[in-house]
Amino acid sequence: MSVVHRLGRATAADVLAEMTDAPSYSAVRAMLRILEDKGHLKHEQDGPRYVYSTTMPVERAGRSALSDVVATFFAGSAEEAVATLIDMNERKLSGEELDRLADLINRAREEGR
Amino acid sequence: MSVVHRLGRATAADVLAEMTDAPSYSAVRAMLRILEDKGHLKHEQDGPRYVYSTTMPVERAGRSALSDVVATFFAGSAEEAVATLIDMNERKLSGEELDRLADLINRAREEGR
DNA sequence: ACCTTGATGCTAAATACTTAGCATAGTGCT
DNA sequence: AGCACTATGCTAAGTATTTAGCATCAAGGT
Repeated sequence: MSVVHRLGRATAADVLAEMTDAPSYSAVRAMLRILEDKGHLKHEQDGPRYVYSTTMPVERAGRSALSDVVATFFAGSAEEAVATLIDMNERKLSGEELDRLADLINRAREEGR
Repeated sequence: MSVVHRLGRATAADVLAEMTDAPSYSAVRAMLRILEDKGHLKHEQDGPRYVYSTTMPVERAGRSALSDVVATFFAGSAEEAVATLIDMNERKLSGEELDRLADLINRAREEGR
């Protein structure tokens, strides 16, 4: 699921290639079929191959995943999670990105009044 | 794993009680044993019962989980993930929390120079 | 048209997870 | 000490996932 979300669209071979601790090609194909049976994936045909994509849009799945992570690892505190994300990425976040985030926080503060 | 991380310490019964779509009590006990075999959990005895806890500290696991979510659902952009977290929690984040986050961002900006 | 390549469909078997349920043992109450 | 309660140890069976491998078919190059 992660791989398909990450790539957006993926064949069995793509999924296999993207996995660390990859199982066999057979296992990947079987798993994709199973995930489709369960309604988490769908596929379309592209020439001879199946191209899988997720049933749930990545935005929705991302929110759901964040919500789970906050609940599981940050005792429900979104603040803690944001603080950790910023801390983890101090080196990577550009000045512009930080500006935009500062704006976002200001706007949230306005809303809260 | 999620339940044990969330609770910090948990018995088989605790885990069962916390699960939505809970499997049987037997399955939970078996799973805890398996996760311990695989090194993800450890247990100590408390009177007649086992109390499980995770092998990896919750802070480390949380960072790792955030990093996965950012890679999987936000195309590697921590900024997007932070923006989504703030958006999802606009109602819940207090003025104080937002102040602290603004500080954090300012400090990250200083560092970046 | 023919061959090669790479994909799916299928099947059968190995491995892993889930389940139920009973024997046993520790705790706490009386 | 005896009893009820709850938890683990264990085992056997059911279900699900993983695996290998072969037949078949589409695509692309010659």
